[in-house]
Amino acid sequence: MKIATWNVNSLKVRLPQVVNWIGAHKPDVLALQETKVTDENFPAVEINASGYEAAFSGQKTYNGVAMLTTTPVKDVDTNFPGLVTEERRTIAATVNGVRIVNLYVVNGQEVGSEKYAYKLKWLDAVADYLHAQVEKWGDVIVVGDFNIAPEDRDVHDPEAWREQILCSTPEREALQKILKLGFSDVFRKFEQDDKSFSWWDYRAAAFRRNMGLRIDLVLATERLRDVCIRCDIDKSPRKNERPSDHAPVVAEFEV
DNA sequence: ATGGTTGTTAAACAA
Repeated sequence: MKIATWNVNSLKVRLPQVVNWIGAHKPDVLALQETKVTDENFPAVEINASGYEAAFSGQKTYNGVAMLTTTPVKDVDTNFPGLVTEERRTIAATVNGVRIVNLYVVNGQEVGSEKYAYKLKWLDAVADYLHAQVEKWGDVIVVGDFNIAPEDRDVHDPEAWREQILCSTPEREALQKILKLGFSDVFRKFEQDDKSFSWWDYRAAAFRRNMGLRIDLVLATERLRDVCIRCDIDKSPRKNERPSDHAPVVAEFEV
């Protein structure tokens, strides 16, 4: 089972790239973030024409998440307890018997800001939800744009980013709290190139200079971690014309 | 370089 996650930064703009990518890579599940499209305007026809079904939770202008799958989803959650908000940042579903949670974590803007405090509170509520999901389903995969670089090796210039947004200790501790529920960052199960990143700012030719962060993650509970046979970042879509600022992350599980 | 770019939506906000 191949599961991918990709922050597309507008599904409307990126739809041709998404269709092309699923045609080439044929994931069983593609989790999307920042679709920025209402459910009414979701491009289901084009997705279906590619052989995929779609479950989605969107809004106008901001946020929006979706799961594209080759088989029907069951038990879809879009409103997590403790996260009662208009923001469409979460969707969970069961695919082929595997529970998958897709997150678009709050960015937080700047350490110390109101949005930063909200990010930490939001992550706490997500941890509670994930704890309940593990209790309920046993094995769980969590994917998404975490907007947190877990460690310094996930940052192109750790000193420049020291205690900055996406890298601060409280954010990393919030991620650790989630990992302690029994999750592993499956990317680190495998040997990886140094300076492997999943997001590069549009500005300052950051991609060309590989000035990136690894903030898009695939987490799995122990049994699923054990059957994970690869996890890679596909940098190629970041080279497209009008690219998303994020690259897809792909993990394959023998289930 | 206290900058730079992209997306949405109509001058500013979010990332």
